Parts: sequence; C-alpha cells; structure tokens
Amino acid sequence: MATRTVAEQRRQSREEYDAFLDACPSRKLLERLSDKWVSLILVALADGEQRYSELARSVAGVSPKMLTQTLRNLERDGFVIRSIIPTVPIRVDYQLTPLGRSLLPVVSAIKSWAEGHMDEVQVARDHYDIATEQNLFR
Amino acid sequence: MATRTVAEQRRQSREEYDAFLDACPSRKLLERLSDKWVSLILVALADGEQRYSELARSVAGVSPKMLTQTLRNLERDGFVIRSIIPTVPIRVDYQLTPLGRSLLPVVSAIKSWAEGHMDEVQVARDHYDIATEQNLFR
DNA sequence: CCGTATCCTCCTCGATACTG
DNA sequence: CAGTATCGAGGAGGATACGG
Repeated sequence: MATRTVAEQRRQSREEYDAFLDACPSRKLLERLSDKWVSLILVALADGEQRYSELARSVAGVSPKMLTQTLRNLERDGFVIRSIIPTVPIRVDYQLTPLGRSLLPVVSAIKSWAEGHMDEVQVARDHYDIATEQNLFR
Repeated sequence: MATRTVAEQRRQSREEYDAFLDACPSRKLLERLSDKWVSLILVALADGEQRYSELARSVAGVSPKMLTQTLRNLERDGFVIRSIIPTVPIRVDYQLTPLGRSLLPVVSAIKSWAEGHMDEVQVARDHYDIATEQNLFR
C-alpha cells in the first residue's frame, strides 16, 4: 500500500466528518448550530457569565421555555457551564466553556454579517419582489 | 451637540442593526441564515455554478421541495443567481452572487467547525448523559 | 430535467400558569 | 429567581404524484 503524504493525511482527518452526508453526525450538529437562538445566546455570553434573567433580557423575545431548552442543549454539547448558586433567591450563572469559546468567532461572525449586510439584502428583496410581481401581469 | 469621534461613528453604523432586538430586521435575517439547508447549499456552490440536480446530489437528503424553497429564498435575498438554459432537456444553473460569496466564509466556517469538533461534542454529550442518568438514581 | 402541487405529519415554538 | 408543565397553533419539512 502506498504511503500517504502529510497533506493527504491531513485531508483525510479533515474529512472524517462530512456534513454533506445525510447520515453523518456532523450534519445533526450543524443543524443544532443552525438554531434560531443558539448564536444569540452564545454571543450574549461572550463578555462573561450571565444569569438566566440577564440572558432573557439580552436575547429579547425568547420565551422561558426556549431559553431553558436551548441552554440545556448547549450545556449537553459542552458549550456552556451551568452554575447554581444556592443563595436566596437562587442564582444561576451560565458561562462559555473553552469549546464554546472556540465556537464564538464563528457564530459571532454570522450575527455580525446579518447586521452588516441587512441593507443590501433588503435591496435585493425589493428588486426580486418587483420583478416577480411584474411577471404576474405579463 | 458634541462632535462624534470616528470610532463612535463606526460604532454607530455597526450597531445600526442589532439582532439581539426582537423587532430588528437583522433578527429575521439571522434566522434565515440559521436554516437547516442554507449553509450546506451555499458551501456546495463555493466551487462554482451547479445545476439543480447536482445540488440535490451534493446536499444529500434534501427533498425537491426544500431545495427549491431554500434556493428561492437565497435568490430573493440576493445570494444566488438562477440561470435557466432552455435546452432540451431544460437546464438550470445556480451560482453565488458577490453578496453570496461574501457570506461564504461565514457559513463555511460553521460547517467546518461542526465537522472539526464533532468528537469533542460527542464526548461532552456522553459525559452529560451519564451524569444526568446518575442523578436519576439518587 | 426541473421543478410545482398537494397532502399530511411531526415538532417546534410561544403563551400561560404554576412551583421549589 | 429560575425554571417546569401543559396546551395549542402553526409552520417546517417529507412523500408522492404530476406538469412544462
């Protein structure tokens, strides 16, 4: 058997998982990350730990149910740590793990991109809507 | 009124949209980008134009309905161009616009991250599941 | 070949009320 | 304060069959 070059080995390890494949576990993980609330919550935790109620305020419009559910998923996947401080009243802090912090640039980038290109997208939408509307009358 | 510094102006323009706010248009755009199929389709188009059927093969498991629906959204938002070549049989090519290409590093990064950290996430999940299962028996 | 149209199911998600 | 429990509506998304 031929010896593989370093480049080939690196290529191999990089393609151990392939989200293009339906059955690959990374597909499910990608879907997880492509969640309505995930990026917002992770970015909200970028500057340090936040309490449950602080997160609820940062991520405006999130329901208690979805906030808890998303946080549990993030905790299970190893992105956040949940710390219960048994004071009265109770206090719960959420903070990013190293793994979560490594994900931060990625999700932060997608949020920033959306904010930074909103105008261009809106222009594109207007053009598209006008064009398709005209087609209706032909 | 006080003159704003360049840094303040840049900060202002960067925060014209804020996805943390429920009513901000960028919130909806972020949700759009956080779609099950969007990143996969965009990355599939990274190396150049692809036909409808090629895309369907690249993005394994996507139904015709979702492929068309997602492509239409991407077209409307100005990320892809749809070219109909009236041969027999018909041929339809999809390619990225400059705007779509500017989004490519971002969505590509999230897909790569998922593929590159799948093992770590799996370990975290196993730990979490064992820990919570133990709690059930206490 | 490139879709569209239809049906149908699941399951996400929000609203609300309640509890340790 | 930090959730949980329950309900219910709606839409996402798959399967299938068909049309241009």
